[in-house]
Amino acid sequence: VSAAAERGYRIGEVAERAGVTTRTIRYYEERGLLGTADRSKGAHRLYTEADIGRLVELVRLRDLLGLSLEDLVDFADTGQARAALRDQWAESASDEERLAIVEAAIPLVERQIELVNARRAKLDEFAGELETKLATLHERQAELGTETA
Amino acid sequence: VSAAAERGYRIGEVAERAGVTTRTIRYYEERGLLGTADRSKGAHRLYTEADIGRLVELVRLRDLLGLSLEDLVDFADTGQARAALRDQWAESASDEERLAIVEAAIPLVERQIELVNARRAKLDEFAGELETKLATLHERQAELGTETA
DNA sequence: TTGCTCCTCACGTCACGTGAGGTGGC
DNA sequence: TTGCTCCTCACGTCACGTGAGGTGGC
Repeated sequence: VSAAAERGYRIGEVAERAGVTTRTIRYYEERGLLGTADRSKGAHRLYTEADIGRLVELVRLRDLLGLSLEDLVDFADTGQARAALRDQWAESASDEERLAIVEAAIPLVERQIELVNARRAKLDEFAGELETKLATLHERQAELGTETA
Repeated sequence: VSAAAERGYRIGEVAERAGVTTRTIRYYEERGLLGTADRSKGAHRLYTEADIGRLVELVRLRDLLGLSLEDLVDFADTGQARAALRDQWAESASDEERLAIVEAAIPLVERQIELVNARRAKLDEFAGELETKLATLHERQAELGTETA
């Protein structure tokens, strides 16, 4: 962790690490998905490791599950809960507060798992059909090849 | 197969069966992904079963793999080759032509399989991480629960 | 003939992309 | 001080959504 990291990551580095553009980050902030990054007005945005983790998670849900930004807002609560978990775990929270955070996060993670599994089932089905198609094509190739050869 | 099916399917039925809107179908036609449906100018579009199969395939590639319409154009050749396969197999083609169609389709199907498998690998990884997260949350819940109970 | 579905513009929207012109930080 | 990266508009684009007003087919 460099001295720069101590002050926070700049938007360009965050974008690169998350595999998005700076425009995307600013747009997500605009839409309330990332929260206003730490900064004095008009100055450069600065991000923490937790912010990056949150963004990476959003991008994954977007790309792998095809969720809209509106959909992501729902799951953003998970990220927020877990960001709070990471950031404030050792700090101000009481055990009751910590338990509440954990118990709020569990059903959201479970929902994510269900969505991912539904996607996997569809992809498995698609993969199976493609393999069948390929086998059929190879059969026909063999038939025609022997006839014309 | 009804009498209506003999004359061809209308755009509304095609849209419903493919899980898209009529606007999407017209837009794909506009962008050259579906070919101009059989019809006299300005009249109603009519589609065949092969047209529907092709559209369903495009929608799947779009939704499950997140491909842009520009990406889909590349794979559209696959669909065209296989549509030709289905439509013209018993008709005018010679064995040489049939073999050429089959051998052109094979590498495209193989590319689709690769893309689907890459997606599956990413989803599997994501699923694994989510399960780990859930397990961690359950552990913390147990720790905090016993302390506060 | 009456509905229902279809037709073609054409403007709106979502999720950014892409400069234009200007300012901040190592 | 010089670059490089950042900043805020603001218009453009992709993939459609959504009416407006009109016509075709069972």
